[in-house]
Amino acid sequence: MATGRTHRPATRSRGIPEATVARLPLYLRALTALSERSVPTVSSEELATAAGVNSAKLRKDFSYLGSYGTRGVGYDVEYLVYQISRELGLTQDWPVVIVGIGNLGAALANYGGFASRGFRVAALIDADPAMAGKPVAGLPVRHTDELEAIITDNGVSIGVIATPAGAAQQVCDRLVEAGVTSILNFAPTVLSVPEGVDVRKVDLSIELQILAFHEQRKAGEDAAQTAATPPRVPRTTGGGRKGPDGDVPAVMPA
Amino acid sequence: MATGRTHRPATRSRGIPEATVARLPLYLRALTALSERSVPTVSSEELATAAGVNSAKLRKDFSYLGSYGTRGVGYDVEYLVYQISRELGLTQDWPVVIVGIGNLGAALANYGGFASRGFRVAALIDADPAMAGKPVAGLPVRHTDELEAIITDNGVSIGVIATPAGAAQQVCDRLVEAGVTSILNFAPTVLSVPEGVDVRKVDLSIELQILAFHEQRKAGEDAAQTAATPPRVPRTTGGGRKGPDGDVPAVMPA
DNA sequence: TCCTGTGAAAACTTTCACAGCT
DNA sequence: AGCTGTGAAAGTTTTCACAGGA
Repeated sequence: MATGRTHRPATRSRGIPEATVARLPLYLRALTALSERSVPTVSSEELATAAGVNSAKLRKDFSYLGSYGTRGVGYDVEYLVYQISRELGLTQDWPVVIVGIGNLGAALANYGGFASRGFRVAALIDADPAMAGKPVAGLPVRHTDELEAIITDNGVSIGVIATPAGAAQQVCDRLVEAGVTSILNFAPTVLSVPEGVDVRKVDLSIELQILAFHEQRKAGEDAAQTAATPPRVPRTTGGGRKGPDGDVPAVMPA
Repeated sequence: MATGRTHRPATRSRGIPEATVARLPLYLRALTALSERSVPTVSSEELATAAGVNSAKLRKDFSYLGSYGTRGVGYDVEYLVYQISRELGLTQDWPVVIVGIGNLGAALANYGGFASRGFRVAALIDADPAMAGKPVAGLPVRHTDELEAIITDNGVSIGVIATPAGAAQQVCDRLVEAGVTSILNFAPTVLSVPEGVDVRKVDLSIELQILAFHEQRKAGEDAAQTAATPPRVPRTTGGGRKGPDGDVPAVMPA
């Protein structure tokens, strides 16, 4: 899932598996909570439970980072927090811009989880001139015209796209052109980007569809109309998937 | 990533791999776009490009559903749309409730991608009495007190949690108790649920952290201070990860 | 005694490459 | 001639199970 057009041949930097990288933020969150409760050490079993994984996986994950635990005891919470933060690159400051300040963009701007993890919202950008200057989450919304200047002036390398689907590729192109090399895309579109640019995608409706798939199974556990034989239904059931889709995400720039 | 506490031993229903299920919505989106342009057939190569995967993977994925293509020609767009929709359970109507109507909840309520895919927002629920009755996305917000009644009356089996982290588990418990068996969780917390309930998690800051990891690598490609030797840094670098986290997502119920 | 770190096995996923249908 | 469907190979991720340090 998600690392842009560019296939990343075998970059798996310093050998940390992608699956492990994807779990580090989970561990970090659990550790931060322990740290706040001043818990000094934690076992792989406890931490795994708090993070929602199993302990063997957690230990294997940590083994890619180094030997940071103590046998018979567990892991030093503060030390691990530091190591994981460093590994993820969160010990430095990452200025980000959010483009598309609808409901979703505003939600992101207000999201407390960013600031506390090394991300700083450098600017909020929207195409609607009526939005310009309005404060959202304490920052004045800036107009799209200023996009390039904002990127350059702030040394932004990470951009968040929360525009409608139709605008996403164009915004993406401008971000990349201006120097952004990582993009988090909330618009329901496949973005194409040049080699070297990472894209991750969050799609609100995809997750629901996956749930629906499993939910359907639960329901049809007994009197299943979805029997073994693939129905091979009417070839002309067009009935579906038309209508006013447009696929606009939760943005209301007007 | 993410299917709740319950480990799903080998449920992999009718043998469709989880990785494939996760991509079906992607294909569906690309196919819907083609359908709207009245494109009658599409090759695995074309569709793969539109969906952002490679064609071998796509063909393999489709082979789990059945033989729905025609050699030498490709896939019938309408027919495939129907088959995938049916497989995902989108040919039926799924009433969902959204709990926590802050920015994020409102963004979700306004999200067009739901309605067009068989999901119907049955109700918006918030704990703030001041919100009650206010219309959001054309629906009046209802108070948490009514949660159980709403679930029961509408036969809701899918719930979306967009509350602050602190309220999430409690809301989750009430949803499950009332009969919800699938939960999409936007709160940055690990939810614990009984066997048989599916949880999927979307975490806004985790995706950014993964991007930061890769971004860091790009930067340190040459003059890397992150050399081969694991620094084994000062044991007491506590410096990090404290502060006012709270981990509240983008919700402003007040 | 307890709990980490890790080889080795098992499970899953992706990719290759080509037989076979239209 | 073109494109699907799929075995088999390659790669990745998870899980097991236990040696070995504190």
